[in-house]
Amino acid sequence: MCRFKFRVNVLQISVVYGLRQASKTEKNLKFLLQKVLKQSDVGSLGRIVLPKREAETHLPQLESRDGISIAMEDIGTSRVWNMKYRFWPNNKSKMYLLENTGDFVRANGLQEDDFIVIYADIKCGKYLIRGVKVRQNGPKSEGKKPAKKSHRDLSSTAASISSPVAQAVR
DNA sequence: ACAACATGCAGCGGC
DNA sequence: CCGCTGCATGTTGTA
Repeated sequence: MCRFKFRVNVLQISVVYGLRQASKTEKNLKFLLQKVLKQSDVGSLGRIVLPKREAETHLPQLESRDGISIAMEDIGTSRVWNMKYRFWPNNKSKMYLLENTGDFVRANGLQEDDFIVIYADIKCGKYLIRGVKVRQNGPKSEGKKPAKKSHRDLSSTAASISSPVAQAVR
């Protein structure tokens, strides 16, 4: 039961944002996971490494390393990308990844240090993905969220939303 | 010491 | 020959 660590950071603000938006549209979005993108995630490989624990907890169980195909609706553009969720064997463990992410990354102009958030639409049983840019000094600040790369200095704020998943699930 | 993960890179297939 | 696929290896953070 101690499997949940309180990995609190500012990026979770996006969860609240997502839920508000969900209320407005009467769609129920459940936060699944997020990933700060590395160079290898936004490069030409077109694949994004997903955090293991969150993936195993919130995404479908994978029977084989070939994984499954997942339709991901881009929250920003409403476009739907057909991605693949799979894993690789790695040491005695597994590495989880999302493939065919190249178009999504390019369409959103995502770069290193930007991040993605993945939600599940409870109502439709769909998956949704959102790319969030974190430009602090880009040519044009296109950041959708004012979230900056802070450390863990929002403990008090975070405390009030300490369990976004629990809130999302009700 | 161990687990997660960012990236290197070999092998293979398409051009 | 070049790019992609799939794993291996090095690095970094956690216990």
